[in-house]
Amino acid sequence: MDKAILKNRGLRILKQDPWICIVSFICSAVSNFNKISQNINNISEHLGEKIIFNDETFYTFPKPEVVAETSIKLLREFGLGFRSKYVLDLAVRLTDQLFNLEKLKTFNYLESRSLLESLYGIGSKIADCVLLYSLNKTESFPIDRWVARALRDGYCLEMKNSYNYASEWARNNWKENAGYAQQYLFQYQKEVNNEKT
DNA sequence: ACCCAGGAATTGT
DNA sequence: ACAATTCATGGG
Repeated sequence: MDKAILKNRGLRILKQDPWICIVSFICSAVSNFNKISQNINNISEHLGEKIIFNDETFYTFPKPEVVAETSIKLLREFGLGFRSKYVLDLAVRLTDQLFNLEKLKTFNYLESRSLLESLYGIGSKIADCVLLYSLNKTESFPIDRWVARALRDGYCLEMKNSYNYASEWARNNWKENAGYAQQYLFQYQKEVNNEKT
């Protein structure tokens, strides 16, 4: 952690809109950055509203109600693949008010995570991302491949398949700043990897 | 053809 | 309840 902070001191944590955030991270499953942004751009360009600002064209991200009226087939054309069914299911739930993302901000970390994980296609990692990047839960510690490697190399923490053990360890160790710790470890590990290739 | 990418659901113990 | 297996997909 010392090395990680020295390299990138000043990292901040996004405070995204929960709906955009959760769709983005559903798209992130077994994917990569370029593809994820393509997915989000495709959804916006085809379903969002056009905005012209300084002669530049932008598109808003569509509300859940709009996405709920589409189809798995269309979302697949946007490149979401097997994640399409998860996004459509979520959009319908939000539209029918069977689930309220904003309300999760009022619950504590464990309650909020448990509710997120009840959604189709949302497991521990994506739930932690949504909690950290859009629901103000700074103790959340999302563990992806890179963070797992950082924990292994820097802290001899072999998590293997035990996501819960490692994430609880991180929350106990860094408390309400575990999210910031994750940011530093992730960024550091990515840079280590880039130097190797 | 092979490998990887910001995992989750399902199926065993 | 955990742990192992299957699912799933476009890009490099």
